[in-house]
Amino acid sequence: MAANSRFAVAVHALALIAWHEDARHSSREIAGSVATNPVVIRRLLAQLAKAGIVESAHGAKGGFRLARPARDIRLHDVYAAVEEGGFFALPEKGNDRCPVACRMKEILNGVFRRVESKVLPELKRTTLADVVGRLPRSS
Amino acid sequence: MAANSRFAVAVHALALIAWHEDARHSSREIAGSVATNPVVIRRLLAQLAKAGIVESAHGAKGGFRLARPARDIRLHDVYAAVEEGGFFALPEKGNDRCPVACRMKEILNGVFRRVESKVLPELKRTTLADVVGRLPRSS
DNA sequence: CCATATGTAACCATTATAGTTATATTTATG
DNA sequence: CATAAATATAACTATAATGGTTACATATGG
Repeated sequence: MAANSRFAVAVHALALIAWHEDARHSSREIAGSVATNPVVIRRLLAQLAKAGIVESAHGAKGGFRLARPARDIRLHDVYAAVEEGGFFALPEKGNDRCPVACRMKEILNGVFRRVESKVLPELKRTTLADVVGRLPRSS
Repeated sequence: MAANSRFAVAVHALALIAWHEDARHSSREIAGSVATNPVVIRRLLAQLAKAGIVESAHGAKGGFRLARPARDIRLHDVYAAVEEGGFFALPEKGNDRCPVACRMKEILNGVFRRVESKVLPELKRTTLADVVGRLPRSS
């Protein structure tokens, strides 16, 4: 699969779980929809569980379900849970003896902060319920 | 260096060029400031040249300079020139026989489009001149 | 002619991610 | 209690993107 589809896969998995909010869903079932391996799903959902977005249960009839209503799960929560850094990479080295390089890190940080300040509200405004609302009825 | 610092390095290189807008700048000089290899700079600036942002000259006294004033180079132009895709990865496969998977691509596309519609104006508003304006005077 | 550039191909190293296999553990149920 | 079904997780491989390096063809000013 393409690199860095973690956020997309996480939303897909959560949408599938929320689609039948009552039942538990196994990693095998979710992997079947996403077309990947169950371990990949478990790894991803482990991060979402750590963030309090889903709950898991061992054993027969186990699986995953939402830890709270879909209406209360913002895409921003999901993004923060599965993607480490921001939208841009900063980690420039730079030559400390160059007056331009010395300031670039700070300048770029400012640019990136301003961009993210536009992105985050949009991801906070959209919830998992909004996503599920665009799916066909679940039966 | 960190993965995907292309945009940051491109802005750094352009700022250095714009700092002394009159002279040409060699990939060796720019690489010295960014702390990387000249070939990496030439590869990146080749993309910016293709986008009409810089011009290059072969031979002695050759090197790079801006193709137009820094005021007219928007960070969005730079981003578009050096970063292929958008901010998120989409390319999910998905099981075609799952009604959720079938809709996810379209739904995620909508989410991503809305997020980008917030980001792009910010990157269009900021120019290379704004970046250079935060550097110390060039002599 | 020669020093100094870019343009680019070719290759290696590194890193991140996905995919896979295997195993320990947990749990519902007959 | 035995069994089937599930998560948790470690360990490994595969793949892809990126950066770094070397090498060489080409162009140009002096």
